[in-house]
Amino acid sequence: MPELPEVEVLVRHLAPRLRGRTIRNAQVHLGKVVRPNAAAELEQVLRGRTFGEVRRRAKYLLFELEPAGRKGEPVTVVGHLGMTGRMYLQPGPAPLPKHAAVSLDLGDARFVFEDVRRFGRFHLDKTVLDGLGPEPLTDEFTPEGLAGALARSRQPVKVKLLGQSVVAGVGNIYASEALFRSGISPLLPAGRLGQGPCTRLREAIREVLAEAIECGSTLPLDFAGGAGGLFYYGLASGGDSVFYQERLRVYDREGLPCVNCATPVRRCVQAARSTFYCPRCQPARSAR
DNA sequence: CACCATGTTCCTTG
DNA sequence: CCAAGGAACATGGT
Repeated sequence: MPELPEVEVLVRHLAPRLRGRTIRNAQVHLGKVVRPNAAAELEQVLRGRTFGEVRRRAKYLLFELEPAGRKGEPVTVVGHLGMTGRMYLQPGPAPLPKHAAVSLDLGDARFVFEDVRRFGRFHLDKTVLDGLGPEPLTDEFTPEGLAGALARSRQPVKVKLLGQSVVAGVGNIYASEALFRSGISPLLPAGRLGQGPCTRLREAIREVLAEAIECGSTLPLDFAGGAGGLFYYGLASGGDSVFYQERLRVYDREGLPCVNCATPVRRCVQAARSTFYCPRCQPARSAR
């Protein structure tokens, strides 16, 4: 369920529910997700700790945990949902889901991280945050900075955006959406974007992400339920799909008319990921 | 069986 | 050292 907006909405949901609660017991069910740290070690470090702030950086969730006793330092658990991860609180007696990766006993409730595809993470290694670019919704993300980061790259601009070093948190869906809104071809070499297009692209990235967060925040969420597909095409149900269709203008619309000019939307593959774009609204020669 | 899927990391090559 | 390309990871849906 990732991409920055989904993670942001999840963090806002979890932060007030976790703050101040103590971990009575921690269990790692899928050792792979804790990576550099042994499962037993993580379980031991977490036991007895109390949740402090829960924050987001790019698509990562950061859980600050106060030490159990008076001695010891706070630690930060770095979580990532990968492609299919979910995190939520469930009533204590509820059964663990089939693909539970980590569960934390909080007394009258349980924090669960489940992940069918096991691409997600839950560990103490903060080095994964090292190469990340600026947060797109802060003032650190400037038009000039974006232009500078794209300059001298011959990689297609869409591939460059997915790299996380130019700007953090833009995933496959919103990369296509932002390029569409700014009228820039995803195939264009990044270094060929002038300051004008970079400024438009920055605005579009911020708009697309902010709208998605807004959308998610205004809907009742049920992270403990079965179908938490709030943000995803084909998974949205009932009233959700109305929001969804209005928000995504090109993603997964291959062959359907462009919402601006009715030209059929095209799909191509870049860096082994699907890209969607309108060949007319996003001309390959949009250098200026 | 084939192909597709919201993401990151590691390895190779230039 | 860096940029870029591709495979790998693992499972489920259509």
